[in-house]
Amino acid sequence: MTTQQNKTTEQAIHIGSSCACFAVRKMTRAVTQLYDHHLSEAGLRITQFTLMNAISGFGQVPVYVLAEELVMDRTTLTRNLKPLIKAGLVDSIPDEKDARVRNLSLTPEGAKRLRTATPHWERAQAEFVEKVGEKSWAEVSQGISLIDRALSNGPRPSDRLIATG
Amino acid sequence: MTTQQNKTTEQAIHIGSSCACFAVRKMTRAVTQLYDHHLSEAGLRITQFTLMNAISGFGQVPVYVLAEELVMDRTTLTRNLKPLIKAGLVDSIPDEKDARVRNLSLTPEGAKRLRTATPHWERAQAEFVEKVGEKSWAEVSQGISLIDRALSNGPRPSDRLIATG
DNA sequence: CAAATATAGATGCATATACATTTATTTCAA
DNA sequence: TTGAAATAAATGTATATGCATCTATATTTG
Repeated sequence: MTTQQNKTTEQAIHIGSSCACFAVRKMTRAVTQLYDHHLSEAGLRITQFTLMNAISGFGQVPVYVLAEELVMDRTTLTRNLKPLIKAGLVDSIPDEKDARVRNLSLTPEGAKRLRTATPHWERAQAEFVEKVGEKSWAEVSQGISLIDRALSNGPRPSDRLIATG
Repeated sequence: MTTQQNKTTEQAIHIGSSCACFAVRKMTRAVTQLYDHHLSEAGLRITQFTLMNAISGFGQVPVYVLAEELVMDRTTLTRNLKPLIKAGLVDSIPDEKDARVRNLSLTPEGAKRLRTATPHWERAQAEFVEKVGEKSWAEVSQGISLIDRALSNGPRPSDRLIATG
């Protein structure tokens, strides 16, 4: 049994160091914390900043479109929106044409908060790029795009826009 | 105000496509789903598989050591262990020397489940590497290691081991 | 047009994540 | 040796994530 036990242990260690999912999750924890620490000064998390920034970019956008754009489960998006709506930063208004749809937009207070938070995001991004190195990040960033394309089941809306242009 | 509005919108779009944290979080969602879909056949999630695999590698390990090893907040680890302990896959035994410490180990059932799940992990990993490309993943993997080192506040235990050898 | 199907959003459930704090214990220093 | 400081784990609180399912509405089909 000793041999069997040793083999199992070695296999375990091997998986730990090679598992792609563990690697990306671990990295994401570290990156998220860096951004969250900066944005906490503005009372937002990076996930919330991302959401508000995307909504701001659209001006007005249905939940399902935003979910597609962010490659996020619709139900996840619904939940993530809840604290922002409750805090009065985001409005969720029923669509006039389609009663199933709700359109999201920033409230004036939401737009203000986004402006206040942006310098903190910039500092987080700057610290990240400074620590990792601009060149290294550019390479990893390309790799991430590649992974996104490899794992998605078809072109995203944004990709279509680019492909069309 | 129209000019101001347009400027804000363009800035919003720019942040969305360049934010390192959004990029890594989006990728992690996709990768996690791939692994989770495979491992669901064994009744585990990739996070649980990772935990059990690490515990198996140690044989017996205190919570705080495992947290360091996985670069995970101790409280996060405590919570993630709860369903595994409840399911009888992991044992949490008080240390004999230090009453504050709890040592984790796989139960026989846990070891069995880990063995059952491993082929599913292998299929997930194989599908990932096949889709992304072995060479591309090797490059991204190096980049991830680089980011880990850049964001950590010092060498991890495993790094020390390698550096010593 | 009415029934079947599809879509948008919300909810129930379960887990993942981390900060602030609490509790128990150990270590260290006066 | 005792009292302060440090450490390990757990808990309170809040958000992040996604599957299965439900409800309401819209679209398609017979």
